[in-house]
Amino acid sequence: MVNKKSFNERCYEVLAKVPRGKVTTYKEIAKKLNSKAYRAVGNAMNKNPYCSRPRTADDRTNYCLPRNRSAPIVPCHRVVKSNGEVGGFASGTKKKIEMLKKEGIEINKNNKIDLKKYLYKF
DNA sequence: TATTTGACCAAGA
DNA sequence: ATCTTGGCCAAAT
Repeated sequence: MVNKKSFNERCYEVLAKVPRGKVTTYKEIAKKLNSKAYRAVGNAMNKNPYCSRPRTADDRTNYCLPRNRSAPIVPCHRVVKSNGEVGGFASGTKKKIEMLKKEGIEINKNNKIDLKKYLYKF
């Protein structure tokens, strides 16, 4: 079998490459996977087990997470909408905005991010 | 197997 | 700049 990984897992792998201070979009991730499933990318983020620390023992087993990890493994707060709006977040959009600001990403008066400036190119 | 559910997108009004 | 509409597609139900 060439591709054992689920769509969701592939999303996480792609996202893990986005560095601090940059963002990507749901659509960009889908594109990277040769897919148009941008909505499905959002679903994947909503569930993702990598966001902070593993929630369960199964998370470690299934995804081979390191033991003493407290920093985010996959930066799911760096995924925004294609039109520059911040988009959703499991623990609240507000939280997401705070995290982004902490990384130096500006949010303009229309609650948007300048993608020309901050979008990470794969 | 079939339907529903989204952290979405793009074009139009 | 806002809002609506139809479309998209993997996963969950």
